[in-house]
Formats: sequence, C-alpha cells, structure tokens
Amino acid sequence: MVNTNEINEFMPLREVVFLTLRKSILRGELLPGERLMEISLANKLGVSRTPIREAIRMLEHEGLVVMKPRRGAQVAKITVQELNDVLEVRKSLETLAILKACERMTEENIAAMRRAEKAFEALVADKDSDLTELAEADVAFHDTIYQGTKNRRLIQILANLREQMYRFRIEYLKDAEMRSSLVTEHKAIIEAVCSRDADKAVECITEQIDHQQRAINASIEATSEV
Amino acid sequence: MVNTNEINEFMPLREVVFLTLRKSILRGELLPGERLMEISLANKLGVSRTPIREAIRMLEHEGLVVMKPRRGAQVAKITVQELNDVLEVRKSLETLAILKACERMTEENIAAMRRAEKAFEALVADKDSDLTELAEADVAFHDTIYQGTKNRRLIQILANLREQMYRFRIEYLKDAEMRSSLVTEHKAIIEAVCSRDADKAVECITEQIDHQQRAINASIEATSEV
DNA sequence: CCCAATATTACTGTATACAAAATATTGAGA
DNA sequence: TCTCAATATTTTGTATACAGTAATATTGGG
Repeated sequence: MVNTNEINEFMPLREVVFLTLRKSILRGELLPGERLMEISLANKLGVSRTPIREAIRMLEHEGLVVMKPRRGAQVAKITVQELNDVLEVRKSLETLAILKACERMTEENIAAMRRAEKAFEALVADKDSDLTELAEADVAFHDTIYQGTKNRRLIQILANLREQMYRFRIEYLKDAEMRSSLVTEHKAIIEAVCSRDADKAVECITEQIDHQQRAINASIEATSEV
Repeated sequence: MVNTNEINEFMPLREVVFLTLRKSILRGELLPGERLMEISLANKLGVSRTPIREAIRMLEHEGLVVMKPRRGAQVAKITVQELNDVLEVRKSLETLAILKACERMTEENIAAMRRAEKAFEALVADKDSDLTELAEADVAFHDTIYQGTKNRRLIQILANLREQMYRFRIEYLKDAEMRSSLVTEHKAIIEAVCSRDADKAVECITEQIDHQQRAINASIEATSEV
C-alpha cells in the first residue's frame, strides 16, 4: 500500500522508520524471532517511540513482524509451510499477471521490460555486482510485467508476496548458474509477451516459479532453517 | 493478518478500535471521503489518540483509509476500476482456493461446509432475516472452503479482498432472486467438492463470481456511485 | 458589499509521562 | 547449593503535552 519510495523531507517519520526496519529485516540484519524493542530502536534511530510503534503496526500488517501479546513485536519466523503457502498463491497470481500483461501491455511497457532485462543481464555479466543489486534488478524486471497488468491491486499484492521471500531470493541468486538461467527465462518471457502468446507466457512464468520453489526448498533443506 | 476475532479483555485497544472503525467503514456509517479525525474519534470511543492512530495505520495498510499528507486519514473512495481490479484478483484466487479445497478438504471440513450451507439456506427461507446476518452466513460458507485449502496466506488474502467489497455484497444480497440462486450455487459447489471434481468446482465458483461481478457493476451503474 | 491580508483555530505529527504487566534478580531458608 | 518467593527492572500499552502547519475566521481597505 505504501509505495512512495522517494524519500522526501515531508515524509512522516513513521514512513522512514518503516522503510528502515523493513530493509533491516529483509537484509537479515534483524533475525527471525528477534524482538523489536521500542526504546532501543527509538534511541538507535533518534526518534521517539511513537513513530516506531506506528511503523511496527505497518510491518505487522505486512506480515514481517508478529505481535506477542504484552511482549511486543518480534521478527516473523517464516516456516517451510508458510513459504510454500506464499509460493502457491504467487504462482496463481503471477499467472494471472502474465496473462493480463499479454493482453494489456503497451509498447511503452514492453520497451521498459526490455530495458529492465538488459540491465539485469548486464549485472549478471559483471562479475563483481553484488547480490542486492541483482535482486533489485530482477525485481525491476518483474515489476514491469506487473505494471503491464494495469491492475493496481494485483501489483500491490504481488509486491507484498515478493517481500515475504526476499531472503530466499537472495539465497538462490548466489548460484551463478541460476543467474544465467534467469536471463534465459526473462528473454523467453519477453518474447512470449511481445507476440501476445499467453499460453507460452504462462508456461514460462510457471516454469520460473517452479524453478524458484525447488531452489528455495533445497536451500532451506540445506541450511535446515525452519 | 489480524484475525483473532474473539474480543477478549486483554485485546489491545488498538485492535478494538481497528475492528470498530473497520466495521463502521464497511457498514457505510463512515462514508468514502469522510475524514477520520483523531480527537473526535478518541472522544467518541473513549480512548486516547494513540490507539486511534495505530488503528488507522492498520486500516491504511488494509486499503480502507488513505492518508493525505498533513491532513490525516480519510475513508478510501473505491472506484469502479478498483472494484474490478479486486474482482479480477479474487476470481483467480477463488479458483485456486476451490482447486486446493477439492484436493485437501477433510471429511470434517466438508461437514462444516454443509452445516454452513444449511444455515445460509435457513436464513434465505426466513423472510425477516436481515442483510447483515445473510452476509455473515455467506461469508461463513465461503470461509469453510478457504479453511479447506490449508493455506493460511490464501485464507488471509481472500478474507481481505472480500472485506474490500462488503458494501457491494450487501447490495446484491438485497435481491431475493439473487439469494435463492446463491443457495443453488452453494449446493453445486458442495457436490463438486464432495466428488473431488475440480473442473466442475472451478466452473461453479467462476460462474458465481461472474454473477457477482455483473450484479455489482449493475448496482454501481444504477446508483452512479463512483 | 467584496476581497485580500492577517489572526485564530484545529489538527496532525512527534515526544514524553505514567501505569500495569512481564521478566529478571536477589536473598532467605532448606 | 538449590528452590522459591519477594522485589526490582524492563517493557509494553495508553494518555497527555507540545510544536508546527494547514484550514478557517476575522478584520480592514477599497
């Protein structure tokens, strides 16, 4: 819901705090299960407890923190079950998105998608681009598809579901082979969308998510992270 | 995200305020565009501004209120476009839900679904049952399906999308013919799920949503509500 | 009587204060 | 030394206070 990423000086502190905390959680600086203590956060960020609390309410609604009654907030632990729940929903909505994108993408949307893909490809080729950059670029590519659906609610929900999986996406981006296969998959998607071949596009996106699902589950098994 | 509907005395005030305000918005007591002024709400509900503000953060994230910079919150105006966006997503996720329900519903889940249908049918038969009751019963029926998916995230998102349309669901429940056709549709769904006939079930649910979509759009055209 | 400039009000955004509950600590007795 | 209860500390949940800004009312000139 909150999407004005441009930090301007009139942004309420709660927004700044929200963005800061979210980033910390997704980057893994705040670990699952870790308590978010208001006073120490307030001191650390140099604000009072009020904006901290309001930011926590927003994070709670996004599912990144959970409230323990009378114990305050802690970073949500994501279970394998929850991850697969999210992936199940994502698969359905990514399919919807690519279908609608095939119908509705304008030439301008398509051009943006091509540019995003080029940027991603460049980062993959560059040996010392960092994972955060790569993740951002991948997000940017998929965002161009979401934008192409012209469905704001769909865009919002997909963005939110993606957030839930940030840590794991980073994980599978570590694999060089995975990265180059992503490039191939992106290109296939572009081609399908350009020729308005909905079936083909759905096939591509389904494959990509299955791919992700396997990689993520494997990575979880490996680290036995629950 | 917030789903503990049982109001117990240890529920934080922000939850109580959140539920109260949400109900007011969905029931139409707070009209779209109306400002939510913290002090007057605080006085009206007999609490301080703090829990009011936290509840507003939650409503904001749920999309029921929008923040105007330095002007506070106002009830979100829902446009025809947004409504159709929601319906598009809902159709996709209701389809996923019924598919998974066909796979995963236990005998107990099915029994609950039958009970919910019976209750709804009884209310439709009863001439002086009110709309709120009917809406609740319809919600309860569909909830049994959602529960059958065993996918908590899906359950949560569908519940949220449904909230967005509360006002309009009430609208089409006013039509007696609509109500009896709902009963028929519910029965068809039950039959399909019981025989684990996924295709049939998807067909039923798709039809029901198309039905809803037409009714809602008609009702909007009629009242020229934008 | 109308309009513009200014004064006032009302409201949000943020900080702080206070009370109650949960947790940690301490110390006495076995 | 271990256990358990009494006490201290921490932390949340809620209320209130204060500052700055946007909206509104007021006043005075034309």
